[in-house]
Amino acid sequence: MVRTPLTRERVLRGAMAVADAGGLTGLTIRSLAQELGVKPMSVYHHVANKDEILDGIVDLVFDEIELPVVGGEWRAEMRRRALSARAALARHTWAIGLLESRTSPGPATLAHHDATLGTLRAGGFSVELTAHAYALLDSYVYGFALQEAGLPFSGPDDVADMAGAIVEQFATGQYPHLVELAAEHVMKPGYDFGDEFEFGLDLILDALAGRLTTGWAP
Amino acid sequence: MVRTPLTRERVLRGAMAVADAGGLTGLTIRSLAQELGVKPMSVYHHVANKDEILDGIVDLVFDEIELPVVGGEWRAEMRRRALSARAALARHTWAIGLLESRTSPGPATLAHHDATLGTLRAGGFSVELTAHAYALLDSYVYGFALQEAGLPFSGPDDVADMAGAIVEQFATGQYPHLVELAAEHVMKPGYDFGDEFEFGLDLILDALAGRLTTGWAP
DNA sequence: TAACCTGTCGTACTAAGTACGGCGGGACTG
DNA sequence: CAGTCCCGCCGTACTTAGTACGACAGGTTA
Repeated sequence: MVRTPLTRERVLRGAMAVADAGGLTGLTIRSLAQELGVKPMSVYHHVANKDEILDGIVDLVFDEIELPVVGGEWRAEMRRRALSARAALARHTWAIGLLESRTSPGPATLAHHDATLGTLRAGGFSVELTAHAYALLDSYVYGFALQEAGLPFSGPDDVADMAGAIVEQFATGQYPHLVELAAEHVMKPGYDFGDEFEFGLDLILDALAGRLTTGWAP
Repeated sequence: MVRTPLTRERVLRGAMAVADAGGLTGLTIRSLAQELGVKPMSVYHHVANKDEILDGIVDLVFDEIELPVVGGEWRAEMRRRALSARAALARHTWAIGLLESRTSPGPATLAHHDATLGTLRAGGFSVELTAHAYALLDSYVYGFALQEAGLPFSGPDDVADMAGAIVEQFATGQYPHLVELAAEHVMKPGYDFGDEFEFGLDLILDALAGRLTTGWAP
């Protein structure tokens, strides 16, 4: 087997692949080394430690998110960015938990933030409203991804099963509203939690547009 | 020393205290045992394993969130709940990362969800709109807490320092909009990222009220 | 050819989760 | 009141994971 020489790039790509396959707990130096066809200590010639790997793969995830076009129509750009971000975080759910603990953003992360801010500014948002809008949009995207990742199911089929279990388990009336939601909404054929995303996103974008045109001031 | 007998309750409270003090990585069976004045293996007579501890302390966090009053004015109740939830997650930032991986909700978590759903339903929301509103509100709260936890600073003072560092480091123009935001907004005296929370929250609540009164339909 | 550098690896130490079995003191029985 | 028993605590030790340290090989340069 011809062995491509190890590089920082290959280490990070490999780490991402291992995390995608086995989650964060499945990502160990040893499992990563195996993935790369190498012995554990070889990895350390390309990254300082595991933390650097974690920082690196978070940045790889940001690299997968479509950059908004500064100067484009802000609403469409923000919508596209949000959908892309949610998709990336859904592909790499392990990244969500890392967002909390990683405090040194990589170049892709910084570029992403910069393009987003720039798009809002070019769209007519004041500096202050830009800050508000950005915090709001990112909170929604991250939070939605977090909820999606935490759900004990992953597709429309599992959802119905889970909802059925809830209905049965709590039929006694301990959690009536939870049961109602499960029985009358979630178990309906075709329900997909992921569809909730666009409702909230459009609601937020509509409301931001309102704040923008009315020249909202603090 | 009179030693209160160990109980599951004391184990979980102790685990929460250790996590508050040293983060998730600081919470080990050994550190927990020391906190409790006990040897490591004693802990295992009250919980099956560490995962059960993690599930347990997440539920303790939910227990700290004020329950909305079913039948109360939905907007005020949702607002109070959101502020309370954000405060709880800010006190226990380690809980945010756990939300993603813990899939077995405890009683406090279930009660919390049920009361929230009930408040919306009693406030006139259809089952479907309730689902949308709930996903939206929770996403925002969790996401905001996630962002807050990920910030490399924790108070208004640190923020200005950090913003100053950004301005200096990227003065070359690589990330112009990031620099602009830092220089013209974040570094202003009195800025506190936490204040962004209420802007987004009220925007969302306003927009939900609009969807409610116009009898929004899918 | 000899010195050297770069990337790989073997070994081993430390920290952490936890299985297994011992043990002591209070409770319960006769 | 004594014997029995069980519950909760602990000592020991095995496993997995991060990573420090130094050896070694193969190509490169002087």
